[in-house]
Amino acid sequence: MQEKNQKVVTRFAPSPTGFMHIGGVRTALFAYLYARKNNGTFILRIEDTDKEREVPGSIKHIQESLTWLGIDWDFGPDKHGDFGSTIQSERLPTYIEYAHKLIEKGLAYPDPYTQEELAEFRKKADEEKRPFLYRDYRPEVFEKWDGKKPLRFKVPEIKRYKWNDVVRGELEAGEEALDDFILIKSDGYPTYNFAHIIDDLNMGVTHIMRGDEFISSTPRFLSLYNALEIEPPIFVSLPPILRDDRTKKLGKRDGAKDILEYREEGYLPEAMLNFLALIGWNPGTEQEIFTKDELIKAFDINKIQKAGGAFNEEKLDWMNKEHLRKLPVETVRDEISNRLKKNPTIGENEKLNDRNFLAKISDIVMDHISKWSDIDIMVGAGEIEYFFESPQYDHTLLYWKGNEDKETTKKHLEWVIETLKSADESFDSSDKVKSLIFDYATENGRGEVLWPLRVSLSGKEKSPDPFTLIYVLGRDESIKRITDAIGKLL
RNA sequence: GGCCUUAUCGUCUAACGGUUAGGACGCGGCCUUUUCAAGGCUGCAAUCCGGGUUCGAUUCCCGGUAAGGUCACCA
Repeated sequence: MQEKNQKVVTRFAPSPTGFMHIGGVRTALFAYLYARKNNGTFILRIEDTDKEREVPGSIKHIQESLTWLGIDWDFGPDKHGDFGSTIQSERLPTYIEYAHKLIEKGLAYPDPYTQEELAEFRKKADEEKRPFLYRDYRPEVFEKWDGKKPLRFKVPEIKRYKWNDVVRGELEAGEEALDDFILIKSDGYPTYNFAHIIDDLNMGVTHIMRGDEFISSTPRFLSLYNALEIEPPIFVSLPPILRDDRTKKLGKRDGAKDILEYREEGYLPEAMLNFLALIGWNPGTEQEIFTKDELIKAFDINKIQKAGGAFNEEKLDWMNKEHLRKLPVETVRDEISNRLKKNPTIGENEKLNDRNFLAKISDIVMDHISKWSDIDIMVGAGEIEYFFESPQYDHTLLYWKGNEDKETTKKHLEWVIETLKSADESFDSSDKVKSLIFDYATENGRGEVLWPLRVSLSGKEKSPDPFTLIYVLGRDESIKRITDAIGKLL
């Protein structure tokens, strides 16, 4: 097995076939955490050997996604190593070189069949309800490879393979899993099966972290490691992230979102990392909220889960809220201010340029959101507008419990106005007015006094308490609104 | 169909033969200066089924069942 003192090298090796989603990020995260935990190296390798499926811009997108999340790499598309490029399409000569080594050993040969012929073989196997094995059709005599035909690996030995997986323990698989798979495609590009083994060798990868869908093909990899006389790295098979209903693996076809959409929605990268780390892994303690550095410190591959876990957005929201609360106040104010300024309904309001005002409402807003985009939802629901403009509402809302007692309601509101008027200008920084009003409310019925007062200020059935509203609106605006409310009672 | 893997509250998970099966999200209730939010307290809720091994199984073994993966010139 591996040398004890060998430096840990892990890699994340996506194919540039589109955006990154939750599953890919989680795989990247585990490989990253393990490398950082061990002061090792983390490589971002681009497996772009399928030119048909490649989506332009994917590489940039992947880098942008990882960067947003704070997952930094030591070697990647923008930084070559001693081993050369981390982009597979730029490493073609290496694969060909290894292919020739195998040919020399008599362990690789060109595939003489056409796609149609292979399809026939497969169809036949399917009809006979048995798995298709190419090696049953392996040619007796190998032609010389011209680089035009696909090059296949000749499995040297059909046997059961046993191996160890850090997560799954002892694994083994039968002869059915072994076959003469393709090493180099007819377009000259290597397959994943071949390329990743060569790259991992050349890049010194010590631990392969990847989804458990590769477990079934591990015997094939093992036979190739054998043929090339390579010591296999350590396998760490990660459990799948399931769809919310747990019916299947979360995939792009099942609505798995582009990770950058979470950025647009206003989730914090650290919350995403925290949340994803806890699907398929646990720290062994009851701590749930982690910063990135705390995750690195706590990460332990021996605590990776075997079973798949569902992605639950409600818990993500909760977790994001927890992280939101740890943000410095200035950051929060800036973000809230930016969001509000972009909002079509109140974005133009000049109060948004008032730092003092923003400071006041940001505390309120923070108590109501779990992610930044919730601010827009609050505005849409009319939960913020009344801080900016006098509210429109029906006078019946002013009565506590629908009790249409105009005289009493009016009396209470007038009392509050008088109290506010008697307060000095800097009243909103003291608790004096608050306690006066509160004492009055205690004597005269809290609901009877506080409900109409609050409605007169916000015009809403639900809103922050009247003292907070007075604090934000200021004395004069409050008096004006309460006066308006009294007007409505007539 | 062959091969492989997995299985604890609705969800994320802890417990690596002995616990009243723990925590968290969500949900319900109560409290806190009316309503909402936040906060505090609290409640409901799980070992897939059947056999073994054992004084004792969530835990070990076997068999079912269910789910997932894989059998590509995709990764």
